[in-house]
Amino acid sequence: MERKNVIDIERVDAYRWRLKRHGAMRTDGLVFASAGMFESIRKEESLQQVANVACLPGIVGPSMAMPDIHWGYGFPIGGVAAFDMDEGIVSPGGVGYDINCGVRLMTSRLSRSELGDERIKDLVNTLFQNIPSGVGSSRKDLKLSPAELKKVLRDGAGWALSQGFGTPADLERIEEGGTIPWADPEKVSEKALERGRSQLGTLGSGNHFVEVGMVEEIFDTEVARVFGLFEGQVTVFVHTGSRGLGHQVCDDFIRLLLKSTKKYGIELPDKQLCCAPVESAEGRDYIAAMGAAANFAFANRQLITHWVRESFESFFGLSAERLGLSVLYDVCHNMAKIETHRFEGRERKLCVHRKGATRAFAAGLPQVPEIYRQVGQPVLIPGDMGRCSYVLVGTPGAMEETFGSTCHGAGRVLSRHQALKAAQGRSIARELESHGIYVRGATRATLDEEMPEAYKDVSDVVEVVHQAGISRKVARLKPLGVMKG
DNA sequence: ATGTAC
Repeated sequence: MERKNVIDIERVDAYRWRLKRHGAMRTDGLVFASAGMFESIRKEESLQQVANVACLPGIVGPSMAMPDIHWGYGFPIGGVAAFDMDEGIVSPGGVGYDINCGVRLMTSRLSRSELGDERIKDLVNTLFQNIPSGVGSSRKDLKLSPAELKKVLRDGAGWALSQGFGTPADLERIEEGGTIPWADPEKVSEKALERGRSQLGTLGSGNHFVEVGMVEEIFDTEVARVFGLFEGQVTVFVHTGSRGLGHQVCDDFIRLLLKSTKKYGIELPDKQLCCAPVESAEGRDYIAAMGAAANFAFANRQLITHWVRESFESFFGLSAERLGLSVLYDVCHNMAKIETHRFEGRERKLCVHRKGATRAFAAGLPQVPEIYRQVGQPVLIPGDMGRCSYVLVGTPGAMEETFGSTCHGAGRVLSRHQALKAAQGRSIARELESHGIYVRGATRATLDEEMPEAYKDVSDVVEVVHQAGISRKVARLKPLGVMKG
């Protein structure tokens, strides 16, 4: 007979739920959610995953989950966990298959009134022509030599710049400046390199997208001003990651770390949590390869930015200066990083895993670009294609409680399979068009799987992190036209 | 997320 662990849950306050340490757990679990959201979360497998992560060696602070939590490989998506450098581990399952999946937001000098309804369709179609999308998509015009690909893996968005794609101002507005310095392309397998070679500059599939939208409401005028946001402004979101290359890196290291888990005598409640000590040879190799895959993703978003700009310029017949498509910021959603945090009164160097979670550093920190340092790091939270998205800002609350982390999106409520079923006999594209949103997907199935009702309402998710003080609302954006991979 | 299992 299979028996599930009974998790002892305590409501801390309106937005926090503690999973009390028991059994093999080395620390508590902490879930950020409203009472309404927690009703469904408490029945999910993902809650057990929060408890499982708490069993890993060297965990510092609680095993955390953001309100967009849902089931993932080993670690929950929406999970945040920090580990001690000496006693702790690094785990590919704590990062996810799409290494440095992330989003970038561009702002423009265009206002909504300059973009008629009919033109949005044509604009999305133009983007579709210029940016390859879908599973296995590739760019015939950008097949890199093995040596050039290694430069991409070493320099990230910096490589894209060296090739004429973008400006120095872009780099400044990317997490880590668009280049993970500890990346080592030599730790990436031949198979991963081969998969990535023709995929740079492609969108991919699933929840990846390019979205033309507008700023609908400003909540914080001072921060919005620093971020360059104004009501009615046309914006562009780019959501993509490291494609087949990152997927292969994850696959390779799960295979390897399954062995090192045994080698280092680590006991796991779930094999999918396979890991290695942070400072072991295997752990270091994974971190170096993950960094290389992250750089591929940074370069990918930078190239797509370039083609978005080109598409806008040709479509509107306006100059780059007039369009003013500038990068507001670019965040990682799936990463593990070595960071120094103040914890229980002392500075500690930690390996912070964010899987479907966003770094949300507060004002004053050196990692926040100088242009934003007085207010804090921009936090970009895309919602589903039918509702809205948010720009938030990092807070001291996040530094104190979540190792400078917050949510990353809406979070699924329906599995892909369930969504396909729910979409039967309907046209998701037509339903969205009746709400004034033009969507075009690589396949019909993509739109069905990504239907708005497959996701939680991102406004509910954002409200939780705002009220809990681990980031603060700056603006809400509304989608106008979406290109789905 | 993903040459959606080699």
